[in-house]
Amino acid sequence: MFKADNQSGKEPFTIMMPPPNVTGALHMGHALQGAVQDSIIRIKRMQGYEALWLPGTDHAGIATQNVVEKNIKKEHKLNRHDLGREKFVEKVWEWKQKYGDIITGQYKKLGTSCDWSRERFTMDEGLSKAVQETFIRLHNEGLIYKGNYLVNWCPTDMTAISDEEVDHVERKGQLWYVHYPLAEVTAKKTGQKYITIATTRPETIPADAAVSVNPEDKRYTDFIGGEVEIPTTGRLVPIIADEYIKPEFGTGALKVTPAHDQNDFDIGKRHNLEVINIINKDGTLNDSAGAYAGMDRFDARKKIAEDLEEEGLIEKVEDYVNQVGISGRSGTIIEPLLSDQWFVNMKPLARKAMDASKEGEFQFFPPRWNSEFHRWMENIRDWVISRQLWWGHRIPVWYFTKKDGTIDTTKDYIVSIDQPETGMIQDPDVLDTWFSSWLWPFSTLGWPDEDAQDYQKFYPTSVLISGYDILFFWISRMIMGGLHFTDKAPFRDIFMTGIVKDKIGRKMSKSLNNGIDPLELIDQYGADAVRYSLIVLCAQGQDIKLDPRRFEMGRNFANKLWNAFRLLHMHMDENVTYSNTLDTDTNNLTDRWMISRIHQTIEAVDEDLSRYRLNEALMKIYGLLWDDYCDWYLELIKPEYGDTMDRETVDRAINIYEILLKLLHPFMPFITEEIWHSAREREVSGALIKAPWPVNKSEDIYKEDGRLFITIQRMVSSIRNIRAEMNVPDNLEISVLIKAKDEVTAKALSENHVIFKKLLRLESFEVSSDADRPKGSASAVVDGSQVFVPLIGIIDIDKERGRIEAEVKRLKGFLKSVNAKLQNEKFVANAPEPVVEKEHKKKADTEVN
RNA sequence: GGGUGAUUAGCUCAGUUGGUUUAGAGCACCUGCCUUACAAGCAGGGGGUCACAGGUUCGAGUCCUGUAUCACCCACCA
Repeated sequence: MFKADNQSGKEPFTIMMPPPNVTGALHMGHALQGAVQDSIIRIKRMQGYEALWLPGTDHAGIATQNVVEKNIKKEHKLNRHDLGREKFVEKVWEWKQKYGDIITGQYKKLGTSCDWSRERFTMDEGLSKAVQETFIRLHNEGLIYKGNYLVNWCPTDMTAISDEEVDHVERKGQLWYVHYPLAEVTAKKTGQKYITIATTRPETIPADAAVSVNPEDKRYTDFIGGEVEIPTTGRLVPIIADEYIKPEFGTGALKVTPAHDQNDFDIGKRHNLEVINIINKDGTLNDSAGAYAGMDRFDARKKIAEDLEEEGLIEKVEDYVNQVGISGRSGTIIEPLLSDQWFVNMKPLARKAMDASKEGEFQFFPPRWNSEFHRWMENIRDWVISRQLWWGHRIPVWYFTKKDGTIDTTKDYIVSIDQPETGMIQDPDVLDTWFSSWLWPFSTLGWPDEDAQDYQKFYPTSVLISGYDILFFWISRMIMGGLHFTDKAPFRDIFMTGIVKDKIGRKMSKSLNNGIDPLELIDQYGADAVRYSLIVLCAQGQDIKLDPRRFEMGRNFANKLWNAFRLLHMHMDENVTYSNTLDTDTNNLTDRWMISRIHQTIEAVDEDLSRYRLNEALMKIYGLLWDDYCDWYLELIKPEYGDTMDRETVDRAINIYEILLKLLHPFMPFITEEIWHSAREREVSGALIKAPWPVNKSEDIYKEDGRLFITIQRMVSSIRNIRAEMNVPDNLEISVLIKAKDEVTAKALSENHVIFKKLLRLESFEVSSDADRPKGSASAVVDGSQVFVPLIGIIDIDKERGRIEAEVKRLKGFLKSVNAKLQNEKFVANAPEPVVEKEHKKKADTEVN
């Protein structure tokens, strides 16, 4: 049904679904973005584009590996090492086959019209080929390199992670002030016995390579060049000067630990310091930590602090709150650890992205993200792409081995997809998940085969819809990757949605247990209602604080839509073939008004949609259906008690209704399609999903009639108001006399007296341009005309006086502001003509008495 | 430390390049209605000095500056 044709002559419109993790279940963010994407793709399909919405899933390296590992531990009491790499990866694939469809199945419940025949997975054959190809290309271009650097190491997942995957959180800790005894010569020179440093991480003391002070710091001038003895090991290290040190912090002296801190690593490089690694990959201390070897890093912290205390080396301990990096995945505190990793040099890629952004090759909606993106590109750092995992794309790099089977480090590696020579072994690491995701917009279409028909037809894609939370992980990398590998921005527009939060504004998360399951909502309210509410709530990338009660709005609206159809259906005759197009040539004021309202709305809706203001568009359609069509149009054409609607009326009403169905279909596909087929006999090819989007053909059609009808609406409302305010009994018929502002109006109102009679319980209805106010009547002013309702014997004079006084006060205030404007010469001189004209009209309509 | 967003009715929020009545919606509230499409509804109503202080303009919820509060993002302060 939704299969896109890469051979069609239609202009393509493409959306790539951000691939959810195979491990995942549909959450509110997916539901929101799914609803938005589906609405857009359905609109484009109706507008005649060759619309492709390509779905898929992401292998999600760490996340999936963790889930499967937990699973085999629970079921078989085994860890992945017990199974071995090959067996384990097999298990993950099994798991993927078994559970990978869950989330796509959930997407289907939302009513998403993806092209499931093109569903992709980030580790399927084609995408793997693209990944290997890009690795090799980047390597050949010198943009991928291997290096031994400090990386963010997660001791739980036992892998390096990228800077973007590290979250910074405030943690309470302590700041220990530790005495470092001075070497004899230095002690003599300075007249001091020790130098005091402040540290939050005493467990790294055995890895200290120096103590550093600021060269400008007078307190320590004599210390520079001296030596100091490291507590716990007694090793002697130099006292150096470096401008990085801030004299005002702590004691102004810093312990330098190049192996376990990024800044210290940099200082170490500048001063050629020894790098002493004392922490293992699992977070325990190694043999270089001496007596503390084998202890966990946090136990060691405690123990070393105690030992220092015992030795009398602690001057004081302060409570201290600092930022620590934790793994976004496991929550474990990150350990900066020295290791061999693969990196991508991002600066050249970012350069291209910034240039393309300046050229306007792609646009963010809302636009503020353009500058956010730019800022990010300017500060880009190299990307650690290797992960010490088993689940993912293997790195296409091969090493020569020595006789014992270990890597021969004296020989260079070879970059290749297949084993270049027998005996060579492949790099054990896999690539970061995002290294496949960043190719998603084109790898899914057959790239690197640039002649692939899908790639030719559907690339570059039209719009990307995503939450801003993955702007830096994914979106910016897709832009860089797209520009680098295909020379094109992978999408023209980027619509950033907000993040769905809970009722009180917290992110939905498993740990808080504040998530709302979209499937439960769908069961409770229906998919259309959920979609409706999500889209109405989704305003211009603003976060959504979600109260489940908001879905009642959608449910009630779907209900209204259904009930409106029931009314028409009651009056439809099975034996009659109704026309299939709306004949706009009509003399009936109500029809003319409704037609003009529809065209106004279509115009406004198209405008809103072109800027991704789906919420505005949908609210306008809501008002059109509920307020205009149901509350006025249907009420007016509805026949009296036992009567039936004449054929012509039904014909027109059903045709108007079907325009509303078309406008609503992209947002509420289920109910609209169902009613569409209940309304008439239709072929499958005549499904609403394939119907053409309504076109706003005639600007300002029946504009004057529309205005007249609105005046009548106001008159009806003010008469109803009088009835209510004056407590006129419901069954009492009243008379209405209208003193129209001029002859033309009088004639027009008089011609449409049936509208008044239909909507008001009237005994008599009179209009003239020169009537007198009847005695004992309530009155109202509407658009320059006066409405009188004689209520002798019923009217409460005091109440009516109060009502009128309030009204007069309101009108006078209004008139005053209008007059102020019109008497202001500058206003008349500067304001555009239509604005001044409007003020004149306001004045004319207000001044009656 | 840098940046972004938010602050509008009791609540949750819309409000487009400044100018259709003196700011809207849904929910909640008040009054009257089980009127054969719909009580998940109909009709009527109350409720806001648009966070605060200045400024620009004929005209500011909307643009500018500053302040306050909240939220988020980025950053190497031991």
